[in-house]
Amino acid sequence: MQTGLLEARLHKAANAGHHQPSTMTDNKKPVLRFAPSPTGYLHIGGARTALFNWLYAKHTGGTFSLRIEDTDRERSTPEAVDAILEGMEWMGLDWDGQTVYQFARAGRHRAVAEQLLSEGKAYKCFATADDLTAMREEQKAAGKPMRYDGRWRDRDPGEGGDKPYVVRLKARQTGETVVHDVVLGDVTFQNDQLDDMVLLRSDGTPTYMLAVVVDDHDMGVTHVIRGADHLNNAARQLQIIEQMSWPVPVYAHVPLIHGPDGAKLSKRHGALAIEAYRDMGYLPETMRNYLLRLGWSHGDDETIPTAQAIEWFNLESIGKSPARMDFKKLDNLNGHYIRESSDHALTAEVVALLERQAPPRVLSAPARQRLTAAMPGLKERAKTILELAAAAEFLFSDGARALDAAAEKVLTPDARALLAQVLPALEAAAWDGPALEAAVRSFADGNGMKLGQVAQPLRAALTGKASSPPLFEMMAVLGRDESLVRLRAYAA
RNA sequence: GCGCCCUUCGUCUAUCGGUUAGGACUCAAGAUUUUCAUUCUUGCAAGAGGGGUUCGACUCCCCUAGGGCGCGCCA
Repeated sequence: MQTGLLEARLHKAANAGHHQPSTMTDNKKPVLRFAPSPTGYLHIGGARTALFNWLYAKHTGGTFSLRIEDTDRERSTPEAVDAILEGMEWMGLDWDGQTVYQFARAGRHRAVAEQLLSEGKAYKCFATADDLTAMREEQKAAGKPMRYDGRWRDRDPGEGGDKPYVVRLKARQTGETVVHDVVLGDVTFQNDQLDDMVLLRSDGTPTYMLAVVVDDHDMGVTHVIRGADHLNNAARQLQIIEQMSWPVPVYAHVPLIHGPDGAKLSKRHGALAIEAYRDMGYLPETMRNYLLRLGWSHGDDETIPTAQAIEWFNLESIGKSPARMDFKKLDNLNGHYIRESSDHALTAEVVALLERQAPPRVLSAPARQRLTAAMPGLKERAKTILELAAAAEFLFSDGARALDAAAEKVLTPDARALLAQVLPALEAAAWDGPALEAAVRSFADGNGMKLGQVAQPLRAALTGKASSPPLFEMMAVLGRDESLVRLRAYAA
């Protein structure tokens, strides 16, 4: 069942002749991680990457940990860390062990860099930022590839004196580096295109490139599932791994998610942060299912609850091409999961959503009771929790309703007169759905009218809208007194 | 500019050389219905273009085009 590991074994065998370090041993449980940098919020792409890692860990019985890549001290913020943590929790993606903060491990990263330096596998580069900018501009102007030219690679570090320096990896300049990717297949990079990357900055802090490799190794990470934007980095990271003679993890680079227009997912689509989806009223279960299917498939199956996803998930079925967001499909799926949810769970969702709004809105106990009681009818009609809350508005307060445009159209003078005529029948009826319906039906029959002709005015007066959950159920939910107050308000 | 990746209905995808190219969403029509919705039925709609390989290509190879990613003392 652990086909991902089988892949790794195959790659290892196919690679026996190369100078590729050994792959992770395959008799261990897989170790997965999600490693976001806290420079922004958890966006939809990151959420999907986290989901895939989580699912694979659950599927294989492996472990899944969260590592915050906060080595960029300038841009990392505690707010972003919180947003990521909250996003993960909301998505229902729990992780094993303590959250790892990468910056706390800087000493270890530095030690690895020092080791590389002492073994002659890395060197000091005294070029200044200005030197490098000038270099790149020249390269660009000359139409040459923009890469560090290795100007300090073979120089005597003594020439730098006591000037600040960075430590760069002495990368192999000939041959090729092959990334064996479970999703994309073997991707070959010519080494002369990979420059000597910076390992340690001039202030002595480690770069991301060094830190990931060291942390993944120290954490025993066996499978690296991440966005395809890291594919190029994999080749560079492989070079560090190789110099350290560490085992190579199985790589799975997942294609990125694009916006509905095919371009990069941007804030303009209003849908970058995962919490935006929460606030738009999408359920976590919906997001897990939607994000899973966006780039991963299992035959013709579309509706895949998380438990099923855990059973089925594999790396091989991840698609190779970038996918676009489709909000219509998201809505459809959300409608499905709303209908599947219990009345109490949905009530809690609505309550939470309203309380998160600005200004927060707190529902009274009676309002909540009505909401739960009306939920069977309400949930059939909503695509999002936001819609559900709006449709339930008429339950939240007492008294005559203000009419919306459509309801106003329904309540013509004739309709109002009709209302006055039905009232006695209603007042005489037992106050439950079936009895009320029977009363109105016989009234309609007796007057040669269709049920709908009588029901619409009643609905408009009762809810203030021209459409609502089943009328008689709503009358039962509101109760006799409250219902009659609303109906009398428009009876003429 | 250089490197790498991607390309089946509008969108997400199935297909692992031989299918009337299937499913889902959207959209349209119909049925059910007290409104709206749900549900059900039916329909519209695809292999980027050009070369090969092969008895036979959506499927394998090459080229072109389009899109994306990367090229920091960011991650």
